[in-house]
Amino acid sequence: MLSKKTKYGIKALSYMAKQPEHEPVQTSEIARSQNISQKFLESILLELRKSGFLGAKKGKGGGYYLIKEPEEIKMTSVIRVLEGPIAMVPCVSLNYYEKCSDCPSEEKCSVHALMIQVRDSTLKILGDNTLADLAVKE
Amino acid sequence: MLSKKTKYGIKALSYMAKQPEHEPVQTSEIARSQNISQKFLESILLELRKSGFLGAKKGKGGGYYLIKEPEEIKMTSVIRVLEGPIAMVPCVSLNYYEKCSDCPSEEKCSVHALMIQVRDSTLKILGDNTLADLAVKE
DNA sequence: AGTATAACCTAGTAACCCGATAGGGTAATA
DNA sequence: TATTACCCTATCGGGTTACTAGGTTATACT
Repeated sequence: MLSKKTKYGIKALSYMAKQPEHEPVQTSEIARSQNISQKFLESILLELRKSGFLGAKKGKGGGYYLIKEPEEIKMTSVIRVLEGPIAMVPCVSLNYYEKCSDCPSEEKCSVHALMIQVRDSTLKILGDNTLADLAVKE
Repeated sequence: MLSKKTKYGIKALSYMAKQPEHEPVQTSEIARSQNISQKFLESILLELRKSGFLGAKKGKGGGYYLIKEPEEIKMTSVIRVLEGPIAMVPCVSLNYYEKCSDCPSEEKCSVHALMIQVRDSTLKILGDNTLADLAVKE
């Protein structure tokens, strides 16, 4: 299940991608238009800035803005930052791998093989979609 | 993320699928061989029995056994029972649908469209795999 | 200079879920 | 009749989630 945090983050990024000329957008404006708690959104956008997706400008007329072009932002990278692993099981995660405490052998694990298939198909979808693909919606 | 419950459940089902002639297997045996807490496993197998996947036989030589053929058990149905929704967001779930409290329109939601794609690709994988496919492992 | 604006930072919290454990009850079999 | 193994309830620590409160710092406008 996708957390609200990730969901809100994607929606906010998508909103910003629609702004002409990378103009800064205030947290309050995004919160209002997307029905998100402003304080909660603040912490999410801050995290996205620290991860290199957004730039910020303080003071009047300030706000957050996209640093890169929407076409260059894959959904895999966004989700990995906000949500963490994409895989359904740590033992098949590429970026957050962790060995199972049970399971003597991964090759012989029935769950393992299945979840690799799921991971790959999900990765394909999220890797093919960029922020630009999402932002056409509205 | 897949819960341990689901993971253990699948492993247990997979173990039972390998038994010749649908013979009953004791909870203790599965727990031992798969490194699962026996009491925890008990509750999982109980749930699987109530959902119609397993039958149970009490007394000496008893245990749990598969009711249907492994080829007939799709992984979608197993996961839906143990884990719940397969979709990453309730608003794209087929079996556990729930409207988002934010989001005035689903058609216009950027997350919605993306998650439908993810759901469909996952559903394809999990629908094509049956318990028989998993049980060849080991 | 002064004030409004908006990002930034630090905490904290209520609610919830997960994995596991404990302890016993009940039904079927040898 | 004793044993085996399923069945049920209850609880509990630990962790995460979603969200709130309140203050600080940087920028812009007058």
